[in-house]
Amino acid sequence: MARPAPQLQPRLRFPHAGPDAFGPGKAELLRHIAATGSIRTAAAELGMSYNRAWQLVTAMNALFRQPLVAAARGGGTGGGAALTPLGEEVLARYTRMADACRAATRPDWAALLRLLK
Amino acid sequence: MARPAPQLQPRLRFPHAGPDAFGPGKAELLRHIAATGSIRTAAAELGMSYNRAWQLVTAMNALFRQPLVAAARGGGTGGGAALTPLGEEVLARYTRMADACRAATRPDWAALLRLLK
DNA sequence: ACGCGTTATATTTTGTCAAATATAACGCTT
DNA sequence: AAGCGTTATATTTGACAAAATATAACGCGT
Repeated sequence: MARPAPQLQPRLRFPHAGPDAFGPGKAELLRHIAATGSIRTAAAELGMSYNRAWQLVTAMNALFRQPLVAAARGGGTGGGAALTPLGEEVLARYTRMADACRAATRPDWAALLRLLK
Repeated sequence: MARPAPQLQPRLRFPHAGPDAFGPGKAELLRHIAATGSIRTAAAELGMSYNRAWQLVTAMNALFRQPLVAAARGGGTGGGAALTPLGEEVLARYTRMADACRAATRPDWAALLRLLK
């Protein structure tokens, strides 16, 4: 997995659900699934095991009212996966939130970076 | 530990340093140290062990150019701890960043909440 | 000198989580 | 019906993190 740039990475925390309900890792996975049409290929691109990716997908699907990822097995291509409309919406909103958050905190963030060892 | 309110909790991630360089937990610890003048008392109020609190303080102190917490042992009161000027600054900036981030992401955040199971 | 409450640190134990491994199920193509 | 690449799931193993426990060090009071 490539080193993330040193930037603010907001993580969504919900009252129930674990402390890592949704964050940059899951968002990135969604992006790669949308781009590749395959959980396995997306996982490979991110340098993570298929098992782990599938666990993340399952966790996300269980967290919302409807699944974010629709997967099919078998068929000519062996199967595949794609984002549901809800999945697209969640990803879009999270991406916009992350951008807005970074923009709103830029000055303090830059100041903090200078205080680091 | 008390259940956190369902709100966005930005966490600062730096290139080196672990994935949890600084976040809501450490900020809250700083606040309680500043308020009580004692690592031990602060830890007790947060329902965490002194050991864990001390680990967090050490990690924070090592992350920045100068310590965020200055602690003294012995003396009439047994000892104590307080925030350094740098500690006050870091806490103030983080608090402001968290507020700004929440304000900037409010609409999408509210929309996402409605999509939860 | 002793006690007190705190900070500081090491050691052991426990629990949890990630990784690895293995196998099954699926449905289209040939 | 056999093969393929994918999704789906269980099981085991190992690594790491958290917790618990224990002890030391400190410096000012009494």
